[in-house]
Amino acid sequence: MSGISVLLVDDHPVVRAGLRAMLSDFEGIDVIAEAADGAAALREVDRLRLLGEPVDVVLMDLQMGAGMDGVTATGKLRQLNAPPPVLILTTYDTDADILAAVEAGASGYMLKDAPPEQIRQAVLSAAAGQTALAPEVAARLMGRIRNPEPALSAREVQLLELLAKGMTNKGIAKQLFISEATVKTHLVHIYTKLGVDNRTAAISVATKKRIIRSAGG
Amino acid sequence: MSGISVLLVDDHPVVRAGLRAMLSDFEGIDVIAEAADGAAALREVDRLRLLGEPVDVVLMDLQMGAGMDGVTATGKLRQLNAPPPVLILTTYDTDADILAAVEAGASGYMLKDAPPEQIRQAVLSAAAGQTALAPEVAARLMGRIRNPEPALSAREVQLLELLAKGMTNKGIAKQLFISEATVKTHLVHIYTKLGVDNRTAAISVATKKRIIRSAGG
DNA sequence: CGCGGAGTCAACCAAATGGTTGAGCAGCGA
DNA sequence: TCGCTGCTCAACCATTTGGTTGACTCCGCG
Repeated sequence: MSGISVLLVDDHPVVRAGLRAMLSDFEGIDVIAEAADGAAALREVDRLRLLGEPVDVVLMDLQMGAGMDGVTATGKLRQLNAPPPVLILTTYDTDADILAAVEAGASGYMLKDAPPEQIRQAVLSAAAGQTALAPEVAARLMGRIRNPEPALSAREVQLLELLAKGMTNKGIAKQLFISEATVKTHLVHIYTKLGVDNRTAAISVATKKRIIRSAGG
Repeated sequence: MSGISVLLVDDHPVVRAGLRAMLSDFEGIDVIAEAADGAAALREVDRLRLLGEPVDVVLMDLQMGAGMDGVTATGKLRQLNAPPPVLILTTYDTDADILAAVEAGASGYMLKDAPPEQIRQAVLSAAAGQTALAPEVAARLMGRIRNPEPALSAREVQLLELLAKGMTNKGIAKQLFISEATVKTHLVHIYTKLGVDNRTAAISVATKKRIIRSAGG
């Protein structure tokens, strides 16, 4: 009752158990429920509200094997009224992941290899309505702002991701509900910003700069 | 003393805590040490032997952020005399990962999203000197034997690597001292074997199958 | 020795991609 | 309100890539 109530969302039982064990060591933080994917998370938030035990913070993974992914779930959660803050806890710190999460309305972004104390602080911040970024993530965002060179727009990063999956211009156009012409326009901008002149080189540079994740993960 | 002594090797504190919590629920299994990467694992095994508390089973992740990766560590462990069985516990079940682990001498391969009971059984099997494969992994191996994929030749892999760097056919031709025509011939073979029809998709698939390393490394 | 696979190359055509110019629209901050 | 930026689209052309066919060499294996 007195503590911050947390809902864990991760498809790995091992990770859920780890977070539960880790957070249970801290005063004032109570893990009151778990969910294995985004859809289950939405159900849990709903169920707990009806029980009069609303969730204070949702701790959410991004990559969710089979079910609804973390970004989608975050977006849907934020559409509730008085939505709980969503703290992303994931493995990767690429621009694509970070931007997508922030855009969806996440109030924090932490990495799984973070020390327990850092995760605790992030949960407290989120519960207090503040944002909490892992130092690595914060550094990336700062660099993004400071750096006059790259600064790809969110839309461009989105295209880059589809590019890296091996999709053709036509496929990308269809997927994003825009014309091939627009896809080409975006690509030209991407090439210019990355200093390359074809799609494979763009993928290579973007992967190296951790703007996107490689296919392997 | 009565239980099976386990060494956890994983670079994520969260996962180590989860495994520790999960395994501590089981009778007869004792987590006696942890390591954050392969090199630390080797040191731990050594140290515990000197203390007269040898490790019965090593529970090892494959992807280890910075330090020595799991395959390498497994190989080195197997070179000890009376080596402890190594049970791989990882996120991905790609052919390349599985084959590399088995080749390195792992005595089991489990996935992190496995239910606790399955992990327990695997630890017991490994301790008893038997092999333990997750059902998904076993299925993959069976399928592979029944339906072997055409292997890429060394030359084709070499091309693939240059492809992934973003080079054009002309550039690749120059680099390898062959004609563009030859490059195209190789590419067609690569596409056929990978089941794709353009270079970016080839890179995507090859990265996913770990035939090549992604640019990010 | 002959067979087959791997690697090399050429010629040709279809399709995708790259590059350029120009332009309309929405949102945002000065 | 104006100007800027980002997103959208079109038309056009050059270049690259994809796909096919056929052919030559080298090399290991039965």
